[in-house]
Amino acid sequence: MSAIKIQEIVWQVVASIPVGKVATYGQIARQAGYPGHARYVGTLLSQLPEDTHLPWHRVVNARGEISLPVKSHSFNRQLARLRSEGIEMKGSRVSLQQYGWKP
DNA sequence: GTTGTGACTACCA
DNA sequence: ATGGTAGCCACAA
Repeated sequence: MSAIKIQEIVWQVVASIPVGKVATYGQIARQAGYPGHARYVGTLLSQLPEDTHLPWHRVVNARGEISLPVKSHSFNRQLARLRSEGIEMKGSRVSLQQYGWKP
């Protein structure tokens, strides 16, 4: 039996990303045990409340970019948080070296 | 049951 | 590098 839902596992994996590191949607899905569900990870993050404590800002797409409209409020907030955590950015893109995240 | 949507990804020109 | 396309799959109507 599996009372646990995908959504809860995804939340747990996102929460496990250490400060100063980032993970991709695909990595999150894979780590959660649901490869191929990258889109759903994005969907879940889009539905998080504003006051969540989940480090959703540490999730970027496979190119290392922030997957949000550049002009949006969320985009600016994610960029600011990544910088404040010491992530090196090239515009809206994360330097590829900070991908080494392992659970 | 079918259809449309999306904070994705890999592949190809 | 850049842009388009096809595959992907949970979810809501």
